[in-house]
Amino acid sequence: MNRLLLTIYKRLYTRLGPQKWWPASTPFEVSVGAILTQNTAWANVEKAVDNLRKKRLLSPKSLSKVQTARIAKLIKSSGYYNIKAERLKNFLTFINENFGGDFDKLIEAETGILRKGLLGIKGIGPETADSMLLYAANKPVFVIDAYTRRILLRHGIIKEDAAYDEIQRLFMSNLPRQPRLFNEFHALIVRACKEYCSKKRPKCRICPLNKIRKGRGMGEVC
DNA sequence: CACCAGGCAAGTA
DNA sequence: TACTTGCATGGT
Repeated sequence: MNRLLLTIYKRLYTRLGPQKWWPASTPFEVSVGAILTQNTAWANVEKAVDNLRKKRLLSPKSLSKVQTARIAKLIKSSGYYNIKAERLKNFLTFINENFGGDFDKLIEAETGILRKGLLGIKGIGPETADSMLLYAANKPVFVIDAYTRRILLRHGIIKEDAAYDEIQRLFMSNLPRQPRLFNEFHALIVRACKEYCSKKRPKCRICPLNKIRKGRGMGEVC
């Protein structure tokens, strides 16, 4: 195992290059996007974020003043808009109560404490919390999502029922803990899955990871 | 038309 | 603990 993940990373990076994640201009915008993209196509999230930007609502201070119903309207395109408006509100309350509304303070917080705090917010689960930690706060935390599971599963690296934390440990204990590496690696996994390893292509043979384990059986396709 | 998309919480047994 | 269901838009 040890070297396999790094090998996969190198292969993806060589073929696909840097992905420039997260596609947002501020850490707070990253966090908003992380909530809005839950089980939702990114294109739909962008429209919602653009609506918020037009109204100058991409800051904790401004967004805190807006009623939930109005937020819901603005983020309609991202789906689950009522529930997500509520989740954004919960997140804002967390920032206001714990960091006096100062997002820079949140970013400075210790990783473990911050992660627990985020997970305590209704509507923020492990993937959303870790996305914020890595892509907004630049902490060395690996994000596990459906794409990550799919790619590891197709290469026989994990089992169907592998838990989030289990998969996360796999990455975090077999790679140098560098935010920059985690950032790029996860983005590359998403890119590769979208482009080559979609659900409709359960055994693609053109993926950059084809025959990554250069041997019979597992890993010849993904 | 059906299916999918960078999840999560709440309900049931 | 282990399933199941609701949440909802927009692209393919």
